[in-house]
Amino acid sequence: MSKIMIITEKPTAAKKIAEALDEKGSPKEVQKRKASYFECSRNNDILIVVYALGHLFELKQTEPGWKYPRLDTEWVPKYEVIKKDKSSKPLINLMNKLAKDIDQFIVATDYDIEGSLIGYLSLVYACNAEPNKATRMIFSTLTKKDIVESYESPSSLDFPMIDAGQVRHEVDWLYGINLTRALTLSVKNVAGWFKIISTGRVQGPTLSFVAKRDYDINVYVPTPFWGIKIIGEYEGTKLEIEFEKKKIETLLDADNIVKDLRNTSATIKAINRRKRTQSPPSPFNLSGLQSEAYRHFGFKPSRTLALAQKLYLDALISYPRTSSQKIPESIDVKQILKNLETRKKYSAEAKQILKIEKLIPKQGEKTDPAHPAIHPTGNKPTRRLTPSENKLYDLIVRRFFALFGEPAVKESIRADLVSGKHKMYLRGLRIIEYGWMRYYKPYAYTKEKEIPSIIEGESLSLTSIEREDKFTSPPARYNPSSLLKVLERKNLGTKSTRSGIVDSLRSRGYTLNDTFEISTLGYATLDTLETYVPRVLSIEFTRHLEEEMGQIQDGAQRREEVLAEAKRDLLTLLKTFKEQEKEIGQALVAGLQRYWKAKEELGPCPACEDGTLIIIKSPKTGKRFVGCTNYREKKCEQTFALPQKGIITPLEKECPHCGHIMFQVRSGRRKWETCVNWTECPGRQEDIQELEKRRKQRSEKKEDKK
DNA sequence: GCAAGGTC
Repeated sequence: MSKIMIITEKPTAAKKIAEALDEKGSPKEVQKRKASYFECSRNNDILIVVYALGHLFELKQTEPGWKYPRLDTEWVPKYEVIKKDKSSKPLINLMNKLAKDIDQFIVATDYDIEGSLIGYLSLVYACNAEPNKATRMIFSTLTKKDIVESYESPSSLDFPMIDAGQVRHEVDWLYGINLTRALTLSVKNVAGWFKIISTGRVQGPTLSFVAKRDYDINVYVPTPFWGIKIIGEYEGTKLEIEFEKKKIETLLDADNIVKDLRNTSATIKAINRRKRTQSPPSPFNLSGLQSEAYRHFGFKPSRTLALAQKLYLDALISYPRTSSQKIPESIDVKQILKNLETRKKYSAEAKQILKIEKLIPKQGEKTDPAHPAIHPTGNKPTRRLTPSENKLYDLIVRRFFALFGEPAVKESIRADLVSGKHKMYLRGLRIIEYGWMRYYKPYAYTKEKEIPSIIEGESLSLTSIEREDKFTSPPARYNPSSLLKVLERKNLGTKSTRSGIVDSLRSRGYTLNDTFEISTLGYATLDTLETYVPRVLSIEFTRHLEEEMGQIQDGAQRREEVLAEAKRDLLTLLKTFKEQEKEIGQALVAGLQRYWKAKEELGPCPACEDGTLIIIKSPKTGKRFVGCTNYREKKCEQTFALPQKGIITPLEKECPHCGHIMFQVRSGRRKWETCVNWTECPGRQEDIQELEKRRKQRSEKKEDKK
């Protein structure tokens, strides 16, 4: 009898592996203070299944000081670097203690670069085990079959993969930490202000994409063009008719067309009908879910990820950080549908789908080595979901339903009309078969457009002809969802990190509001990097790193060589940077000053024409209030009182009650939104009542518990 | 006080 330790990446994986390997299928979960592990028996062996929580170890500089350059690092427990982290210590301590009388170690983390590294570091630094004697379980799904097979035919640790992972961490650390410090300290040394100005392998290109778009919009010159708006009539029904050309280049041409068509009728020359089938959509992977949730609910991708994580922890949906669009056969879709059938909200659709003889879900193209596509588990919620959680859950359930639907069939009709030398079109669209759209209902919509039944040779009168004056428009600004898609397409960041990186542009102050308009600070940072470190702005940096990681995995390069080269390059960069620190600092300070100034403005003054509202600190009383920029010259007397505590950030919206500007107040852990007119606003009375009501409910609940 | 990558 021997004692075997299996190291996994996360608690849910540990549980599944323990259940699959335990002879009775019911492993014992042993609680140890703030951590736990699973114990099972198999073939007279005792299996101890422990879990990490992603990375438990981090890189730390070996030399002290918040300075640059810092080129040497070592692996240390996460809690040594991140003060707030409370979870890594109990897990590392538990592994350390349990490892003392283990005969055999098995790494069973996700089979990818980061997973292999997580396993290796836990093995070496938490368990003090000899990695050459440990083995590796390799599985692609957490099904009993895969787990048992991988347990029975173990491999050795994949050292080239682990090396590649280490290099990824080290290069990102070297560039990210050193350049961020260089930027930040240049400002500190020039102006004495401490404001983190960050960059990195992914942040750099992301900022540069947004800047490129901002630039394209700023230099865009709209050109005029003209359109023709035609309303026709057929047996008393008014019809919108499309002119053959959507864009007419000159005013003269447009006017001539209007003249030609006025008071005429058009003859129907041909009627074209085309049937088109539309297959069901693919199962959700994380980015698909994020993009759909943004479209329908306006949720930022980072919010969708956070909500999905909660649903996953409540066992309502499968693991959300997946890139797979496949529902493998091992998932019992019938059981999931049966469970959903018991829910009033979903029973009708589930019942209908369960009538289908062979339940085969639609599959998408993308795969993931570790997890299937996002799908509901069918479990009933054990608590009341928040409105946002409910929305996201509903979207996931209905998308799952849609996978079993028939293709939708649409028919488009185009009637070709002629009047004199001009051609026009009358278009209609109708849905013949709803198919999967029935199941995905609120989230699948096609505008149907009815047209009367007409036949070739008939004519209809053109009752109104109007010229439309238009301008071409610049490219659209990014939104959180479209920017995330760009990162995905360029293979920058990962499914778990992209949404956070998109948010970081805003939280660092590189962009204003959520419109991805670049701030003066963003421009100054970009300018500096372009001049001194263009490499960190290009996606080539990532491509090069990927290449070298590949070579390490193929055995064509050694980790130490790649690292030495990275350090050498970085050191020359940092040297020139330090020599120019003063100029760099001055440029960044200028951008920062203008950024802060820009931020202080809350919006137009409601009382006068040319003023803007700003936050003013009274020199006499020291109290802050909102006033008009014309207040100081006594041209405008508009003022609003402000709460005296907390950080105030203006919001891009108006109060629904009084129309005044809204802002957010953050005081300690609390934050709330209110309008600038809060002392007078009628809506605030309602808010106060609402707050009172909630407070009462809360205190009642507390009493109930007692 | 910093990166990017896992995870809760």
